[in-house]
Amino acid sequence: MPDPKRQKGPLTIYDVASRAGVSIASVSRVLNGQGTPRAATRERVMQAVTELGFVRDGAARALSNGLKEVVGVVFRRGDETLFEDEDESLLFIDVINRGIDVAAQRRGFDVLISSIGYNDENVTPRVAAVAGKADGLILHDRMLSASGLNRIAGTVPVVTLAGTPARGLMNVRCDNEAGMRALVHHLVADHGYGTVAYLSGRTDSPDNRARLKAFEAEAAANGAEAQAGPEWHGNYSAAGGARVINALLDEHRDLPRAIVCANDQTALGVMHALARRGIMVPQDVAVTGFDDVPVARHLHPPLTTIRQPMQELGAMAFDILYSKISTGKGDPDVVLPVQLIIRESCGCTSRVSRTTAGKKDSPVTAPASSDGTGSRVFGRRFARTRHVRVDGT
Amino acid sequence: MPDPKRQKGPLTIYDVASRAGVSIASVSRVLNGQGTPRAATRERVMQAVTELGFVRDGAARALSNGLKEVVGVVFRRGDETLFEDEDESLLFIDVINRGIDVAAQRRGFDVLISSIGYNDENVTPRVAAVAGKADGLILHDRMLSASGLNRIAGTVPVVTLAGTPARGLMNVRCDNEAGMRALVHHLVADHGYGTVAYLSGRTDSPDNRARLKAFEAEAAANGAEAQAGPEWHGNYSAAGGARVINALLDEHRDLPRAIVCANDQTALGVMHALARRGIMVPQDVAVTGFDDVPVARHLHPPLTTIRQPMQELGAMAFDILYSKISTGKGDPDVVLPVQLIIRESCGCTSRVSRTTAGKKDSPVTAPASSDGTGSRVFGRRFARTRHVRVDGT
DNA sequence: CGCTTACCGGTAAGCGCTTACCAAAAGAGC
DNA sequence: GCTCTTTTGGTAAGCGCTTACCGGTAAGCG
Repeated sequence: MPDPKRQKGPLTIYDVASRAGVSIASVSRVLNGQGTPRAATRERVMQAVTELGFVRDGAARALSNGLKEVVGVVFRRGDETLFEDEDESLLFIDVINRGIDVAAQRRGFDVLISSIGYNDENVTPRVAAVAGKADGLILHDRMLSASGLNRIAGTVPVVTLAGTPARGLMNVRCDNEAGMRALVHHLVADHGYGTVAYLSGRTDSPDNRARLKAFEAEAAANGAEAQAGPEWHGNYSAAGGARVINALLDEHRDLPRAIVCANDQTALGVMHALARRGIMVPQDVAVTGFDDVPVARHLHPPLTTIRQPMQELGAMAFDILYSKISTGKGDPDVVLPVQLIIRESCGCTSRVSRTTAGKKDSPVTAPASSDGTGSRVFGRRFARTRHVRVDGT
Repeated sequence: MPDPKRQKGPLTIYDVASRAGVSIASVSRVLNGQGTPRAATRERVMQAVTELGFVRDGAARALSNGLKEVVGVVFRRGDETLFEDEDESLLFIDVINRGIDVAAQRRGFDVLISSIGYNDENVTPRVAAVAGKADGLILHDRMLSASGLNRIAGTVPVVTLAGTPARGLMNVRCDNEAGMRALVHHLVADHGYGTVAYLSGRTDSPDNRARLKAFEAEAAANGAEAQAGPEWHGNYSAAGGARVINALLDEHRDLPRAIVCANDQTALGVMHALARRGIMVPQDVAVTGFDDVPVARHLHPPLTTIRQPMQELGAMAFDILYSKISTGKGDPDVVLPVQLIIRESCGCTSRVSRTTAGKKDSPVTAPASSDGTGSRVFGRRFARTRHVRVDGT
């Protein structure tokens, strides 16, 4: 309970010191655990702190210590239709951010979030403003041009997510290639589907390019016909997926036997559009996703997809950033393994017991791709081989 | 591109000044738009800034200005099983945070996020740490005891979300009462269901209590049998909803004609559990949600629910906080109106055209409850009367 | 060319905290 | 009671930036 008769201005350690009858040096020592203050001194300081409701000013601490204990995270918002249903895409980013946050907590850091609209022009100043308030930066997706990136990276350490490794920066990504290969292999080799299409994400996204490349390579390797022309260009959103399907059907085009979507959001829109037209999944067309967002398992049919360790991605990004901040060294290129999650939308039958909540979802580890770049693969906990696990729901 | 031959330490305005051949005062004037620097001066300063890749230190600015341009947001994470599928609940909070972020951007503020685990003990110090790094705080849910809240509120302005208004604090919430009334009225009066149950959220949540109370009142007012005993206690999660249904069915209990869930997550789990047991929604049992999370429309059947203007909730929270920070005055109790979204899970038939993406979802404005507390209702944009709107997907 | 009006440079104080320093005081041990 | 060891108080500098002040210099004008 704050003392009613306290002065007007904000509290400082001087107020605490005089209240406790000690010097500011002692207050600081107690608060920072430096030196070995006597128990009695500590007591009096702590009591004064609680009585006054004192909170140290972070800016002053940061200035004095040269450490803000803040990491900045910058990403792009869906689009500029601010308050419309902007449903899409936010799941993915938020899960990663949650991972960053959890890892940051462990080090006493907090996370400074800043989103930027897709049509926003002055990106660099905005990122710079965040950089000035943080000890390091984590950048989602492609936020900046290479030159803008370099400018910022000269100021604070920067980790990019799902980008391409660049000199002077650090990057964390998931093993898109291995995941896509495992997925296509399952569809073509296991199910025997002869035609597969890739419904793309935004075409300028590095993730999308990597997935497309692996898709085509694996389809070719297994002798399946691969479709991925401009008519299959989505944008990572459910609306984009639905639009592609509706356009194809409106033109009375034959659909391929399986549609590999660039992400789960897209698959969601695709399945919705197909259902409206009375096309059965997976009987008529199989559909797969990529990401394994939480709702993927709740769709009908439950979505076969690639699970990316999104929380771990965020946590790893923070950890290497922290390492860079505190020691000056940080791993410049980390690749995390992904997992094939077989549910029902690919054509597999459910292993769900009908009477009790129980076994479901078959995770299959995608073998890490050796891409010859010397990237390291972390996270053995994701390296489980084909077995059944208990589902949380 | 950073100059290679720059000194070791971080750049300061002194470096910029000497590079541009002007004084630090001029640099500061240019950077802050104070005074009226000559065009030539501005040019040279800006050029030096970009050449050097200079970024002003936020901590020093904050210390000098007494303004950090940061708002803190604190909330609780699902639970401490950090890297397990923590699916649930994160949607809701993240949408609100997005609203905060968007509103903050408009004022040049950034958002400092800090989550706290449910089993975390020392909450107050954690919140205090965030408070020290921010100009104001937005607290989700019930984060602190009244005394802890007061202690923090003595330091920085605080806005609580969906809590109960308290003196000295500001609060923003949605009109739970009106929403629940509209929902129950629709089920009982429009559909004629004689038995309805309320599958609760966490029982200590103010939102949950408000919804329960309105549920019982409206059911009674319309002569329906209301069930809401301990066997109907959920916890806002899909798993919780499924657990309740499974337990009831395992005991061979008759289900009510309609199940009103405390939130969409719960409804999701309920529908999933019912589907497993072969119970048809809405033919056998109607199910409704609360929140209108993005995926609600993609469920089968699409979920009838109450839309809370979650982004606006966040934006409003920021706006009153900003007002308090900058002017010292802020509205202490804001109530936002909600909207009944009729889809199919209540038993209504879809108005969806089968051949084109198009009209869907009937929003019906819930009349704002006059609760006699003098609270004001904002947001006329939600006050649309019954009509059909185009769905985004 | 002399005058008024910009604008600018240099300087200094101060934001709240940390930390080093040293002298002074309090405790411990005999 | 007298050393010998902690622990403390007072002081000061400094983190990087903003801003006020004011004498000086450059531009604008008649």
